[in-house]
Amino acid sequence: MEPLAKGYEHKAVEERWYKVWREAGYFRAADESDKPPYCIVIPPPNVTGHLHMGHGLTFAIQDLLIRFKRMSGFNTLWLPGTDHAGIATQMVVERELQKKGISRHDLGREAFLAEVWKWKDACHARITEQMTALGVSVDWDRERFTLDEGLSRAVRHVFVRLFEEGLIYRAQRMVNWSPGILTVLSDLEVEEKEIKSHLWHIAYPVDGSDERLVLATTRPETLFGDTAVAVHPDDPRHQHLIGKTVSLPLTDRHIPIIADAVAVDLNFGTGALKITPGHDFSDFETGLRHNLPVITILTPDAHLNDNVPQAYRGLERSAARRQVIEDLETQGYLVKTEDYTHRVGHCQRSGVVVEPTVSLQWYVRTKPLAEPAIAAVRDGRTVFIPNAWEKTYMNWMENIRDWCISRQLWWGHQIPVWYCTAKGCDHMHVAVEQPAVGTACPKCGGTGWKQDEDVLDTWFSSGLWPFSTLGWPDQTKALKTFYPNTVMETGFDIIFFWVARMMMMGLHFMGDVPFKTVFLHAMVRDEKGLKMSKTKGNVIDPLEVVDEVGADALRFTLATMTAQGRDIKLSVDRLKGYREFVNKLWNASRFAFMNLEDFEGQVPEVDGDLVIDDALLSPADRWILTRLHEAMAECDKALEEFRFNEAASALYQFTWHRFCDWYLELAKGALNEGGERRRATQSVLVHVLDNVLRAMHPFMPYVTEELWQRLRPMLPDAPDSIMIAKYPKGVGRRTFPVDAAALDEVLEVISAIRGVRSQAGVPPSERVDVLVRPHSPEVAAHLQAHSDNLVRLGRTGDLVIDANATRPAGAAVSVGSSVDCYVMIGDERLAAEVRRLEKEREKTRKDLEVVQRKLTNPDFIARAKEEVVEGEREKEIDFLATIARIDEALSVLAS
RNA sequence: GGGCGAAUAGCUCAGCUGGCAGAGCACCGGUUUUACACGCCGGGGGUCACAGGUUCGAGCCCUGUUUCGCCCA
Repeated sequence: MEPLAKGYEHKAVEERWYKVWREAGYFRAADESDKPPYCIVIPPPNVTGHLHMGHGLTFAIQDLLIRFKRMSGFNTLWLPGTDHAGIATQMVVERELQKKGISRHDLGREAFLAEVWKWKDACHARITEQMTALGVSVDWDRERFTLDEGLSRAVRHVFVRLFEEGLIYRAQRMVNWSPGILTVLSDLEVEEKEIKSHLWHIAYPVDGSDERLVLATTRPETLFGDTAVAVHPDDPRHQHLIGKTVSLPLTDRHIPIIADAVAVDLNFGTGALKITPGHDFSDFETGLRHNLPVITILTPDAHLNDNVPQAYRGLERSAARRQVIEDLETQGYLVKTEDYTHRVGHCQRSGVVVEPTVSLQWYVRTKPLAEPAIAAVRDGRTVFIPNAWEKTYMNWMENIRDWCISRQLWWGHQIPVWYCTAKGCDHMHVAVEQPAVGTACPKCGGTGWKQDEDVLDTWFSSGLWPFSTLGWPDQTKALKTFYPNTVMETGFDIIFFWVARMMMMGLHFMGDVPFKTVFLHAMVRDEKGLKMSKTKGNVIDPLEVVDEVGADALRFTLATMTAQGRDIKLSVDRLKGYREFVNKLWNASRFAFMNLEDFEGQVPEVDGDLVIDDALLSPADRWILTRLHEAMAECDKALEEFRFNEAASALYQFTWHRFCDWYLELAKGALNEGGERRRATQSVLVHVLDNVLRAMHPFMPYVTEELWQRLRPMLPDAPDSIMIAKYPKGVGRRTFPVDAAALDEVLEVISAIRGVRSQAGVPPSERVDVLVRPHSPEVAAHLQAHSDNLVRLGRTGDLVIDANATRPAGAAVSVGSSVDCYVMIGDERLAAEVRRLEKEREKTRKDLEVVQRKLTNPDFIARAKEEVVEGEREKEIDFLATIARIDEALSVLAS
């Protein structure tokens, strides 16, 4: 076998494996299986978007779960797909066409949609490539797109059924209109932003008197749509005006002064309010209460229309505002202008200020759908992780408002409603398929039909994703096996948009929750905690990262940073740090392979345990096997509980600080011994490395596969790929806790010797003699068994272990709990030694103080748990002895 | 205005049921010891935001305060 390269080169390795895995069919799920099902449907990325770090995170976590579960014996389905993203995609394509001076209306609906499909195909190819680079083990054969024929059919079925059940209706209402993209939006697509503006005080002359009623408004330009002025019924300032009329400035209209306790806040502004039912949500409500006419004064693209005086027609709304203010001022109606900051709704996609407008739209009646969705979470049929999000979900669900689902777009699912075209007939045909030619209108007998021009909100189809992707409305085997899905893994920012709606739709149409667990990951930010954005230029592109440090390093980094409930602040330094970890793993393996060249056959394993004559297992072997299985158990448990960072950290600590720092160093001695000891050590190396690689595989699929393939010939019953090998569980494995603890003592002595050397300034190249005084015969035996390691790793000259040793002249002293070490550093270095000892004494004295404070407290003795008190007593004895020995050493040094 | 969350080393953050404050990075000193300088060895660094309370014992539980972030109106 070719020796491994000196350092890990991710590019060469990553290129190789994805294709192998995919072609071998490892990504595929079975429709039916004896294995328990485990299913995640991917949160479908916008088909026109590029993948950002948020996708990197979501895919890293999902692939981690899927690979973990696949290796743990589940029939795993990770179903990929993309979302047509109505508004976003249509905007992008329109913008592209704009560059060529073409509008979508120039092309017409059909030709425009053909353009979008072309665009979609190109983007889709790029997304696929990006996902592949990250190493995602999705079942590509089942890939879906929200506009696929099957999914479209599901959407139509859902629409028709909800309509028939009275849960979808059409109504004339105040809606959020985006003049930027010329469609209505749902409440969720409107983003409130603080805007520094003004409060204009305008005087409306009261008819039949000299009085003027002053009101305050943030939107003077909508004055042309005013149909009343409201005051508070209990306001003494205005009571006498109620029922009179005012003349509306800049117009020749007269409008009533009404009293309304709901709309008017006595303490706000002047206590008087202009009522514009055509362009304000609360005014619309007020209008309904008082039967006021609704005047629309704006065109769809927010220019003043023909319902305003001639002079103002055609002005864009902000120009109109300036003009109105100017005219009010010159004509003496403007009383004052105050600075005022208020919140204004903006279109999430186009960024323009949303225009409240009255219009006829389709709605979903949400209350009846929300109730089961609330109950399901309350009963724990669906669980949120981190749990705190449950409150957010509940709060929204309990205060849910009807959902406006029609959009004035072309790209999307056209609403399956056909209107009778006969004049004066208002019949609607609501059906999954369009009416056949010649179908007569049951109301008027006409045979002309025209489909509703609008499409449905993208989230309407996304809400069906957990079952529409599995074939619904057909009762497929896949649907039976994988619904409910096991986990929904996504960002908290789409709890309302998506999670909530999947819950409602899933419960309504499938009669069961769409998924058992919702895991919500944090937002990825830059290293300063700022949101990544193109305009800020702080975007870390996942693909560039993959190129630079490798997919494995990126994925491991993300996993270590997913502590529950916190934002992820990602920095290039972090990524590089974990690239070094990948390299460390590579080099540890490289060392192992260099020492396995003469290894023949396979390691003896039974049920995951290494089976070797115990006599051949050295204390170091027992130690590493014990720590290994502890780490495996910890990792497995953490993954089960979605504590990815803890799982990653358990593996990191074990691999670097147990296996590399200690075991490999200890193994060097044993490997050099040759014979049975060498053979046993080789077996342990293979066994540990195999476990580590398998445990690490879901985090870093590429490097682990590359290394594991080289290990595979030495493993009994190894499958063809690490992807389908068993995930190490740790529990039930054979461990040696007593031996492991004994070796920890030895390691402590090595560290003590190194510490003394380093602080006394002994260069690493200089070997110094060491005399060790063990405090017990057991410790003496352990040390004796490891004297070669003590010599090698402590870089000592002569090493003597003697229970009766006393400090020789010229020796530094390290006082430990199980041994005292005398390190022959020479007289000239003893000054440094005195300082070191004094520091150590001070530290121990402080520890002692804390312990004694507890032990002299009678309440502590009386009330604390017995084992705690006992522990403190032992510590006291220990500390006292340590101080005594340091004092002894210090007094000798002083003389 | 209502709700939620956060505050721990220079930075970014862990710290599960209360029992000796941790990691990674950064920093300082030493070092090419035959897997790795993307390395190795050693070291310094903390009023756990503040004020009370519960407890034998609080980073952790309770109350209040301050600052910051997010969501909703």
